[in-house]
Amino acid sequence: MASKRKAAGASGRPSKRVASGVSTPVSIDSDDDYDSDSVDTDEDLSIGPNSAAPRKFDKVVDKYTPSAYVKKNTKAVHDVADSLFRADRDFSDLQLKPDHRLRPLWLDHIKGRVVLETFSPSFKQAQNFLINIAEPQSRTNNMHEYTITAHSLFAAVSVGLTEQDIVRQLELFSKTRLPESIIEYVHKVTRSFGKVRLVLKHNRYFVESNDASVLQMLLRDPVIAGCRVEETAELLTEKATKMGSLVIPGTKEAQGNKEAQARLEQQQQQKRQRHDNSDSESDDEFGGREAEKDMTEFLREEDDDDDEVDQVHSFEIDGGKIQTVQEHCNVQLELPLTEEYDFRADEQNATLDIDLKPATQIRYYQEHALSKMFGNGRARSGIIVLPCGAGKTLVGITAACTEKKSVIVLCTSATSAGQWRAEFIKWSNINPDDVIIFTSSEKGRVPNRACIIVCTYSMVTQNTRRAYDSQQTMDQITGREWGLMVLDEVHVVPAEMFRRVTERIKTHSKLGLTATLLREDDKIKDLNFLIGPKLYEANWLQLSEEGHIARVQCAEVWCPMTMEFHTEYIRAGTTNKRSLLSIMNPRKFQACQFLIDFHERRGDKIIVFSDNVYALKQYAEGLKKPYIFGDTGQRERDLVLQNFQFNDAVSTIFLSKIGDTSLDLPEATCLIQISSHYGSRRQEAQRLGRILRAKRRNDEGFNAFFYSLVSKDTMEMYYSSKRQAFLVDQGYAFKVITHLNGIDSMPDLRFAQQDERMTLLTDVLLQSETAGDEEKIVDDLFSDRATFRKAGTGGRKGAGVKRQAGTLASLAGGEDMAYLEYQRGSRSNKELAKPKSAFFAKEARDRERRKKAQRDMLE
DNA sequence: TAATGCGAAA
DNA sequence: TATCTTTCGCATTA
Repeated sequence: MASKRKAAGASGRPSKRVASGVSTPVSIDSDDDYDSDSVDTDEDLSIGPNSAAPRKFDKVVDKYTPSAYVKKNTKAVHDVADSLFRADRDFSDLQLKPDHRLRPLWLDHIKGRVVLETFSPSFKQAQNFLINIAEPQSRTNNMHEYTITAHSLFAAVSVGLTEQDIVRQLELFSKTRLPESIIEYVHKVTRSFGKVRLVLKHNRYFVESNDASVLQMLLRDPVIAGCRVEETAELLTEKATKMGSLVIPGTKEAQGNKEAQARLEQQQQQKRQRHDNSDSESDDEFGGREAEKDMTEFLREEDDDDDEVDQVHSFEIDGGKIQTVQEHCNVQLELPLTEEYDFRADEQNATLDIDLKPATQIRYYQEHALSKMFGNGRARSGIIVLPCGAGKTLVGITAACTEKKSVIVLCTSATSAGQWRAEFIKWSNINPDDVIIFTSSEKGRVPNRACIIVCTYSMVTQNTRRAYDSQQTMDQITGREWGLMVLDEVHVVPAEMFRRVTERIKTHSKLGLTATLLREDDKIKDLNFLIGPKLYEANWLQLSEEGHIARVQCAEVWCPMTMEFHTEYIRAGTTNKRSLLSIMNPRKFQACQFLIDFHERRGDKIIVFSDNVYALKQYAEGLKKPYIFGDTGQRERDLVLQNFQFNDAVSTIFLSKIGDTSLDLPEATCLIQISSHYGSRRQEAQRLGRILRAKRRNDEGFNAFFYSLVSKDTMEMYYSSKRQAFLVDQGYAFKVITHLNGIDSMPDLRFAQQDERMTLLTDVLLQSETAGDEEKIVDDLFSDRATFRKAGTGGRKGAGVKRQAGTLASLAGGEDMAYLEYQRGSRSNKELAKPKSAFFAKEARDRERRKKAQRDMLE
């Protein structure tokens, strides 16, 4: 009975997206009528790699784990093509269900791979389900590919899906009968989850379980044993802290702690109010409260099942080695440690006086995300993914208001730290004195009472010697227990340095927030053990259809290379030179000019991004627009941004990658990208995020625009497609524009004449030459001064040197290639002949000129 | 308090 | 198929 209800609740929740969004309702017959004998499973469905797979931990998790096996043996055993073909053959061997056309999934039992047809009538439902239980691998136009892994199932279970839910829905969507091997795998994996917990108690970490045998087994593993704090050979055994006595929403069961109960009821009351407020217009069937109740019941039953004995067993592990233990459990043993914080029962740590302001309403998806975190009345660690502008900060703040314990917030920049503090004060009734910023420029003192600390990752992870006062503060931070750690931009955490936060700061729960759970290395999966499973991921397209973020038209503009540029591109030896040539392609410049003109007429606010600083300056100065890059002083930055925001005459600004993260940008409605960082999907998404906040987003027919300018027949084409992958996954469609109508008749079109283009080309060629020689020139010129940073590590002076290079180009006259070649050889001597003071004078003049030009534009 | 050096990230 | 430059924050120095 109960199980039926919980199944319905749990499986129903994801489909709310469908109900309120974009779907075409489709009905598929229930799978029950499939005869389990209709396919001969014995031979076809046996798991190939499994027999050879190393069995380290058979009793806890029987290794199906094709992924683990393949990972270890890929080089030796498989080649990709081979395995693809094998997979294909396997599909064809399986017998299709009669109505397979209605069902969108192909299941590959060899690798736990799932292929989803996007054109299927039940695509949406299937996708919403798959996102919960599997990791997206690739999502192209017609096919999406997912992998079912131990992590992904862990996340699914964490979020409240049961084994039955998973199997039932897989069967429902599958074109073929569900392979036994997959059923078996889901069974084994889900059954072992939640048995072992990582618990922080009185500043010490324990691995805890109700089942002593599981712990004994863990301790037989040398890695785990090595991380143990040896006090006794025995396990510690104590009375279970009454799990049942945790106050559970909607029950009268709370015993023992009246204060906790009172707190709880108050909390529930607020939750309900918020819930009613935010969800009142939509039907409530799948709402957070229902879901929460279901999950709570589900978890309680689980506990009841397991808790025959009311004893828990544990062993202590070295606090510095929790990462090792977690990683090992996750990756090698595939037995992720559960991290849940029973904050209501925690009387050790002081309560923080914080609540959302009464008028504050959170949006339904924020509620959803949080209900996954607090679903069972405890705080489970994990990651919430929301697009930029969708209110990540408020999610973090609401989490803090729910737990009401000391909070530590980590962010990437000092600016963002300030914003977090401001938001806390804006949305909650927290005493501003209790929100302390800890960055290098602002070192608040940590009080002994419960409080909120906002700091930067680098402040906490710093390894070199610290200033005296920051050491003081750090000691206070590491010396105490925190209730909640909020990790903003959590995708940075796997970085070598930043991942240390998880072992340095002792916290009972962790909430990771990000818009783009992406890295170009393969470390993103480390977040599974560093933080926890992905609890919730919003669908960008759905949020924009609902008006929470702006609708965006994306386009890739293909700009043919001019003949001369292409010739040089082919000739160029270094990738550096090549990329500069593609960026500076005159046709691209023209496209940029045209688009800016077009959108300025429409009244758009335009941001142009260029990763390459030389190109940034050339474009911006050529088009007489203000620009900001790393060297730009704070004053000038503010001036430009202010004007962009309030001055109608300034509709376009140019930004280097400074605009990706570290600038608090006013809203824009159009975005043009002329150069970017290789195939970084994160950067692409982050940039797109810059136009999602647009206030006009709810205007009838409003669209924001996102253009990527790409030079044809260059590497840019390749990178561009890579970069778009994430957004395509989110459902964005990139239009390809090969010709901009009216561009040829545009007045004042730059580089329309051959000689202009040649001048540009010589400039570019010289620039790309000097960029590489920079170090040499600098050393030659100023070997007695240590003021210049070495080239290659970049630096604030570096750009100054490049500006010098630009001057050289004009010296060269630029019309004659042969002259250029000659010039290159003799340049250093020529420069050396110049007195240094002249160089600096020139530098200063140059800077003045630039500043003045900017100011003029901003008038 | 502004400039500089350094290490790290993407 | 790996790439490399730009940027940041923190600490120190004058």
